[in-house]
Amino acid sequence: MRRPTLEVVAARAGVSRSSVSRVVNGEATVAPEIREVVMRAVRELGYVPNAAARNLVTRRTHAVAVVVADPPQGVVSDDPLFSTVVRAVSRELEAAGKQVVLMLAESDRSRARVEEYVAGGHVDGVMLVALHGTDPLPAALARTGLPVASFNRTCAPDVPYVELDNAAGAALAVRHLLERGRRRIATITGPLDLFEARERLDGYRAALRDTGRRSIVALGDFTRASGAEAMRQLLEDDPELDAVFAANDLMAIGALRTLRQVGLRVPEDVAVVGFDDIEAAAYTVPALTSVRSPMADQARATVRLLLGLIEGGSRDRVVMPNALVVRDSS
Amino acid sequence: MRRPTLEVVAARAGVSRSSVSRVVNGEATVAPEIREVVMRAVRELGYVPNAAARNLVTRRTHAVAVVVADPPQGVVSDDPLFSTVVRAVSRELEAAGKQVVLMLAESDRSRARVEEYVAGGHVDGVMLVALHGTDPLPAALARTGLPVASFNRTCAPDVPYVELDNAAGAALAVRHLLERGRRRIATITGPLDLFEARERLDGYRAALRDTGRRSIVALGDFTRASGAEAMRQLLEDDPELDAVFAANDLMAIGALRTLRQVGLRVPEDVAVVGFDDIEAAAYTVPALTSVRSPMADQARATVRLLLGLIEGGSRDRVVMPNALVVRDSS
DNA sequence: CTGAAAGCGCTTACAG
DNA sequence: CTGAAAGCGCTTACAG
Repeated sequence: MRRPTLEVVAARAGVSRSSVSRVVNGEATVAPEIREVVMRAVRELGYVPNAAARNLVTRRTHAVAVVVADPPQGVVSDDPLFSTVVRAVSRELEAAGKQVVLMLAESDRSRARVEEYVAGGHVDGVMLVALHGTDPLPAALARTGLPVASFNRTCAPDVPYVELDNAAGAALAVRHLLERGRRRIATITGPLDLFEARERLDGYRAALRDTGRRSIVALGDFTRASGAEAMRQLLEDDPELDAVFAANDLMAIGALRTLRQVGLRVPEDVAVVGFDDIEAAAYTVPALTSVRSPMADQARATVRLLLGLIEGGSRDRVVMPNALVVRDSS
Repeated sequence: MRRPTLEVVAARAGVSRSSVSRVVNGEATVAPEIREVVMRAVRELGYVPNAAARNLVTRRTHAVAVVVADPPQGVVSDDPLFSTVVRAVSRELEAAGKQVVLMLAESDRSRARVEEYVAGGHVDGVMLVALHGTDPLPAALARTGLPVASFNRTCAPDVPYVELDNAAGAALAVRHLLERGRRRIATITGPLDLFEARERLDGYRAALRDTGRRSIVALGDFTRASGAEAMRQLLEDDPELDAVFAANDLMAIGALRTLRQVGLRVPEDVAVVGFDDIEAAAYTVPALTSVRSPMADQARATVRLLLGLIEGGSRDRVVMPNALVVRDSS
C-alpha cells in the first residue's frame, strides 16, 4: 500500500500539484476555497509529504546530527550526564523543529560513517559531544562546510563551542576545602586527554598554588572504579591527607567507597568534593558536596549556538558559570 | 561550495552516470578499468552520494527511529537505563548499517511529530522504548505500515516486543527474602500504568501468596524521591516490617536513605532488594541486592527483532530471563 | 559490460 | 492567485 503522493492529492482536489504544495507548506497566497478543498483531500487520503523528495529540492533536512564521540572506554556514554545532555539537546532541537539523529562515534569505522553521513547531506548541522582534546573529528566535520558546534571544548580552530568554566569550578571546590580548614588536599583527575579533565586539574593546582600548598594528584578516568582505585593510591602516597577533590561525582563516589572500606570517616577524617552535581550526589553516604555544572543550560546554549550557525549567525564561544552545592561530605 | 554530483564525477571520469552509480554501489558488473577511473574521480572530487536523491528512488533510508516515549515525569529518560539502552541499541543498529534517529515523545505535540516523521518515509523501521501500557503511539505507528518493534511490552496487538520476565524477577527477590527468614516483606511499586511496574507487583504478590503472607504495598514512580517517600509511608503503615522489595534500584536507593534517616539498620532491621542492577547498586551503603535484568541483551534482542521485521521476518515475542545479584543489603 | 532515458515525489521560478 | 514545466541527484530497467 503505497502512500499517496502530491499528484494523487491534486487529482482528488481537482487542482494543480503546485497548489497542493503551497497549501501543505502553508503559503499565504492561496485562495480560501482552494485551501479548503486541498485540506480535505489531504485529510481523506492521509497524505504526508515524502521527506526525501522534499529534501532533495530544498536542500534542507530539518535534522541535526548529535555526535557523541566517546573515548574507547565509554566514559561519557556510561555517565549519568549522557542522558541529561541527550535529553536537553533533544528537547531544545525539537522545539526548534529539528530532528535529532543520534550518532555514537566510537571506533574508527563508526567515525568514518559519521563523516560520510554528514557529508551525504542527511543533516543541516552537527552538534558534537564529549571529545578528546585531540580528536580529529571536529576538524573533519568542519571541512564538510556544514555548521558544527561543540558541547565542549575542541581543538579545531573553526568549531565554536560552549564549555563550563572548569578551572573556576575546581578552584571553587578547593577554596571551599581550605575554608573548612583542610591542609592536605588531594585531587583525582579525569582522563587527561579531555579538556575538562585538564582544566579541572589546572583549577585545582592554581587554587592551591595561591596558598603555597602542594598538589597531591592521582589519575582517574571519570569512572567510579577509577575513583576508588585512585583514592587507595592517594592514601598510600599520603596517609595524612584530609581532603580530596574528585574531578567528577562518579569518581567521588568511588572514593567514598574506598574511604569507608579502610575505615576513614567522611568528612571528619577526609572531606570529599565532586564535580557535576549529578542526581546521585544527593544520595551518597554522606551526601556529596559537588560543583554544580548546569548541564541542561550548557546543552541549551550549544543548541542555540548551532541553530544560530545554521541560520548563518556568528560563531561565538560561550562559557558557562559554576556554583558549589555544599552537602555533608565536606 | 556545492558538493559534486554523480554528473560531475561521470564527466571527470569520461563515463556515463550509470557506470559511476554502479561503481559507487559496488555492483559486480563493471569493467576493472572503468572502476579504476571512476574511483579516482570520486576520490579527487571528494564525492559523496546525496542521501535524499538516493532515498527518493530506492525508498530505503537505512535509518531507524528509536522513539523514547517517556511518561510526563520523565521516569525513563532520567533513568540510568536510558543511557544503557540507547547505547546498546545504537551500537547494534550501527553494526547493521542503520542510522539511529532518536526521538523523544513526551508532549502530544512531539508525539504527533513522531507519527508524521515516520509516515514521511524518513526511516525504515521504528523501535519503541518505555511505553505506558495504554499508550496509543504503538498502534498509531503500526498503522503506517512500517516495521515496528518495542523494547518493552505494549498493548498494541500487532507490535511485537521484547520484555523481561518481570514477574519471575520479582518472585525471585521475594523468595530470597523469605529464605533469609524475613516475615513481613513490603514492596514499593513503580507507576502502575507501566506494564513492568504491574508485572513486578504481580510477581511480588504471587510469591507471597504461595506462603500465605500478606502484601504490604506502597506506590512509587520509579524515582529516588518516590522511593524515599514510599519507604516512610511503609514504616508508618507497618513499623514491624523487616524487608522491602523495590520495583527498581532508584527507588531502593531512596528507601535506603529513609531507613538511614530513621535510624534503622540495613540489613539487620530491614532487608532491601531492588530491581535492574544498575551500576550504582554496587555503590550504595550497604551495597544493594538487586534483580539483574540484562538490559543490553534486551536491547540487542529488540534490534534483532526489528531488523528481522525490516527484512520481512516473523513477529515473535521474546522474553528475557532474570537473575538475582545478592549483596549486603539483604 | 555500458549508456540513454525514464522516473522517484517534491518545490519553485515563470507566465498568465 | 494558479498552473505547466523544469529540475533537485540519484537508480534502474531496457537496449545494445
